[in-house]
Amino acid sequence: MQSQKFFTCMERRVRVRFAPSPTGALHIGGVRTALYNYLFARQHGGDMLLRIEDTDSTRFVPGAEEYILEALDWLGIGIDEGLRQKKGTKEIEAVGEHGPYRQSERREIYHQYVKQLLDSGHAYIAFDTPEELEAKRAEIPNFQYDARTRLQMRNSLIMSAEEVSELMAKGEKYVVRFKVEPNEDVHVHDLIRGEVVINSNILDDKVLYKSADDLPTYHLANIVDDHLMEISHVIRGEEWLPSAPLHVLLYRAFGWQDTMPQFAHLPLLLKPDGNGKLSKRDGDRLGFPVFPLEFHNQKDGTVSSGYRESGYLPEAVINFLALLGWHGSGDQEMYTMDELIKDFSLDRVSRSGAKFDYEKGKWFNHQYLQLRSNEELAQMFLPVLKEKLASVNSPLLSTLNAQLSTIAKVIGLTKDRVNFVPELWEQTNFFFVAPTEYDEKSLKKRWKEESPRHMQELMALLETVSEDDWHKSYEATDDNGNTVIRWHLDDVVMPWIAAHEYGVGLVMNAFRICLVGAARGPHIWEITNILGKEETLKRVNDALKIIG
RNA sequence: GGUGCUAUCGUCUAGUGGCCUAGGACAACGGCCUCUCACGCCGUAAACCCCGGUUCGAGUCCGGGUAGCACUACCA
Repeated sequence: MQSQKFFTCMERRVRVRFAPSPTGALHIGGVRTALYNYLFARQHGGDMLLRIEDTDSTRFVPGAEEYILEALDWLGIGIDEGLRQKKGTKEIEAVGEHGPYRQSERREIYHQYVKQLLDSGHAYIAFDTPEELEAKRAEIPNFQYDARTRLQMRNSLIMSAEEVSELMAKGEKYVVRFKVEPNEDVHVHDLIRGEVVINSNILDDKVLYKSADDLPTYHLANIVDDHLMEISHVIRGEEWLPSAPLHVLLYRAFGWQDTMPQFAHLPLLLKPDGNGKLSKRDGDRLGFPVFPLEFHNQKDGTVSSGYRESGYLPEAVINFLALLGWHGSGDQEMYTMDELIKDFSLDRVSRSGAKFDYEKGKWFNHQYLQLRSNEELAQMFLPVLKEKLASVNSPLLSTLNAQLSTIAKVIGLTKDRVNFVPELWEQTNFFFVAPTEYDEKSLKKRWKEESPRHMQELMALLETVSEDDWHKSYEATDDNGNTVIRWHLDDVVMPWIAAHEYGVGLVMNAFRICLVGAARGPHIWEITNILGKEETLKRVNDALKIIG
């Protein structure tokens, strides 16, 4: 067992976390990070935590937290500890012994650790205002607040204790900065990239805490929480790799190096065209969602499209995302969540960024759509259908719920040609609404001079078929010995065509145009079967009047 | 500018020194099936960033270039 082997070498329970900021909709790259964390946790029988990192009060967006939890729930990424949706509801619950799980609710906890760092001399208080820092940066190219410059700044390193407490008593805003010791090679062992070494000279004295809003910054809160929550592995995006040495230094300053989590930095999701990180704008520009669910941003009033609303199935999104930057142990491409959990391994995560290939996502959705039952798809299609029928004032609208089995049947005939549920409309509309226009291209190619006469004769012939026989079909064997469905109408129409030497293609395509309005769609007898005798004959009649 | 990471078909990737005449999937193209459009099936085209080195042998190891990306905030 892989998990056993893992435990014997680590001797530590696997606990991972997904820790998003509630600054807007959850980006699809974030979803992948959450997924990999989840897969890793499940594979090792460990815990998946969800923590909200809301230490930047200015960037908070209402509804973002609910959005994140709903998105994970929709995708089937389960949360064991921390914040999650109460089963079957949208209500948020906090579970676990390590709470609170919102950083804004952990202020007192951080106070204690800020003090520890101050007391041990690993941090100091700085009074430089944002304006002063800006001026400094303008004045000195590549200015960095570090060992070389900190003694020229306004901080507790150069002030007396009285001076510092006086300023603080006056209510002057300050920050606490981490005191990075210069010229030390910091080693970070990354599970995906191996050993990464960075010299501490390039690190600046990062702000750990700001008195203005009485909150820590990401770096401090992250390390404290991961430690307190007993996180064993930090699996996060590659954008964090440059600050990983700082985090290592923080663990050391706290004296927590023995229980420091292992790091794994995931490659980034890149734009499909050109270069750079995938962004919200790319989705708008190229016409595909970059968010799991549609999001109405209450802060700036924007609406972003989502995978769910675009007709994606969650299992398709999961499968697609899983394979963007990771590959299985073999050539398998279709993976259920359980199979992913079994086969997942950090060893097989790529090191280079992956361009977001939307076309492949469509293909995955097509595959999973075929796996869903017609009845299920009918339920999903119903809202789309209602909207479409309402727009043409169809009398069918009122009886739609009663027609569910027919809708399912229609979907069964057409689902193999769509990638998304809403596309079903273009493939099935003629079942619900009789054509009023006839596709020009089809007419030019398939509607010949003799077609009206053929249709007249065909109508007369079909008129003789009983209502019962109209819908009859049976199994037959074709020339190659395969079992095929043969319709009663075949036995009526084919001999007639043969006797008059009209040509099967000519007659059938003209017939199809009358029923569908174009040269497309499923097998013709499947169509007549669903339309019924009366509607079929009516459509031919109407067509003759219009295109005659 | 500095630091780090990365580098195989258009895209996602397999490849851990000889199984590589570089494999799979998406997309593209062609064919088959067929009353149509699709689906499906079969097939075609398509890549080791460059230069050195190590080695009997390099896509694979090493060095140097080059390119791309990320980071460089009192944002995460």
